Amino acid sequence: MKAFNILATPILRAFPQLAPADLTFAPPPKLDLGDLTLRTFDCAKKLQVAPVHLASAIATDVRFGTDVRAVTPAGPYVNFKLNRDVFGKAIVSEILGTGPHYGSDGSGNGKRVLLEHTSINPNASPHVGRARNAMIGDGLVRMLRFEGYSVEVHYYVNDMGRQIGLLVLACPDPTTMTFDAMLQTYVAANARADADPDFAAQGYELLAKMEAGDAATREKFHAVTDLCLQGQVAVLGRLGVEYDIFDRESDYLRDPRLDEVLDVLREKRALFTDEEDRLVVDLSKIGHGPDEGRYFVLMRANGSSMYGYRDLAYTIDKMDDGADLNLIVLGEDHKLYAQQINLILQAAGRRAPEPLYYSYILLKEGKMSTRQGNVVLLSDFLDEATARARERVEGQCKDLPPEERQSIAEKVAVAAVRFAILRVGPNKNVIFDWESSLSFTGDTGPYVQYSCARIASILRKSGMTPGLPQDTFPVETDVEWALLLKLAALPQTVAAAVAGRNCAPVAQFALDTARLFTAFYHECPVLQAPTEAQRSARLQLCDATHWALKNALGLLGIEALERM
RNA sequence: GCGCCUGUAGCUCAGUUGGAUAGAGCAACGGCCUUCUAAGCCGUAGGCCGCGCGUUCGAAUCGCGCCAGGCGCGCCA
Repeated sequence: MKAFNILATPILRAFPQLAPADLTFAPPPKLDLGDLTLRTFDCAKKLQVAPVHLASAIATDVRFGTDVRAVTPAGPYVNFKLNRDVFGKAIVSEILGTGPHYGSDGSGNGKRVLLEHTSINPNASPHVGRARNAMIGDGLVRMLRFEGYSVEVHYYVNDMGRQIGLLVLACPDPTTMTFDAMLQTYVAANARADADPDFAAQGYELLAKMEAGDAATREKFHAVTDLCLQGQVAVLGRLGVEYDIFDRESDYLRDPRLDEVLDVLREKRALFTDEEDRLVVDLSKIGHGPDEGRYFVLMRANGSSMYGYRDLAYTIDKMDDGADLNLIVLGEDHKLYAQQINLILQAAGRRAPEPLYYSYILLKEGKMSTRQGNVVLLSDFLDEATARARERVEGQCKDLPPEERQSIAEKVAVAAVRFAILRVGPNKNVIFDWESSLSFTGDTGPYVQYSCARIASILRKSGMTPGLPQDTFPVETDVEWALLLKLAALPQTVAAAVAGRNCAPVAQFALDTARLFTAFYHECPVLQAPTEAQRSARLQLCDATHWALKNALGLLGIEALERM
């Protein structure tokens, strides 16, 4: 935030060894200590002096301009009393000047990213647990694009394998199937395979025929998996999740680049055919320590390939794309698997994508399992959430046409799910609970949207023409100042979120900002402000808050609403 | 058994990467709509930061050891 250069510049002049990034300004714990705090720990480490000494040195030796009213050392901290009007105007000017880009540091300019996420089996309607992958991946895509990266989103279509074989077997005529009926078919097929070995064996046969390239079988596989994929993408689309490229697993059955990797494994005596005629990698020969997960099976005895075999070819293909960043979002159950893939590729001098893991969404009864049919479907959840939101919208937006009310309700529902998921750290288990997931009050996406709607309402009624602050910018109250400081923190929040590959800080920012705005809203009249200068400054502050919230919500895939 | 992740208010989660008196929401209790949207606000109450030992000026945060939960560990993907 350039506004703080008024403080940073004289400090950097006095201590030339320091870089701008070393100076971390933060709100003080209480505003009566000062308007802004500098924490000297990082600087002190770099200068090899005690933080307490550095703090007092800054306070006594550095000469700041007249807009810095007081500089008080407090142990390792330096507290500044500022001309809030000047700093406030600088903060708001920067936000309104950058508008839709406010918060971005452009660090991704000119860089390419290949990101794979979701990639669920094309077998049935997705449940909310699977959707966590899509929401995390999509949030990351939005953050990276916001920072200037050119991102290509890939979806790996697992159109092969045992589960799909069984599903195809259970769908005699795919053209008469509906996507909604697929879940029951899938559950039934799995149950039958567990009980009936002949049926399971037929599944493997079908799979072998598919892999051998039998045209009719291939067509049938594609008919079933296309139907599923379209249904899944439609449901995920309701969340606002989109993909650039769909890669079919069945296109990666043969690849000379994989053969080269296998040659290297053979040279290292890490590849062998076991006593039951399977093709297996012994990872202990290429650096895998523990006994667990030592063996990695590539081929079944009948010569059909395992998932890992095809995925190796796919991973090689993705990495050869040469993107600056190659990311993949995976469930925590894939941790060992991803390490194994990484080891194999490393042994051949290749690299694997950077994995981002997330933990499962659990039901009170335990893990969700599509196979067993104990799931909360994403579409059911969105339907229910939309219905609840519509009740509120019907009551509050009577003047709007029905289509618009429906559209608002859908956006509130999306905000509720996406916010609830993205606000918690990815490696935490989440216990799904209908009641709390459908709540629109408190720390929720709809609460943030509501603050946006209130701002939009004020701006509508003001008749203000958007523009930068021209003359005086009075900041009269502590709430206004606290809100300004929070708004100023968006760029560093986004940068930290991107570096940590985690949307949660952005969600927290949106919540903090919405709460601070609401405090301001209750305490400070805008349209009826005491003076014209205050009315103008507060309107600009509303506008700036609006941009910060819109941008933060946008990174989470949530739309800020004008009315709700 | 081994490996990775998690443990913070009754419940769900934050906690600026080791820094000032650990913060929100839900649930509970008491207030606030003639006033820019009450999906809101104010107040009260609620804490052995899983347990123990260490590292240091200083630990919810780092290390070791336990305890509890999640995930994984050869022909699923």
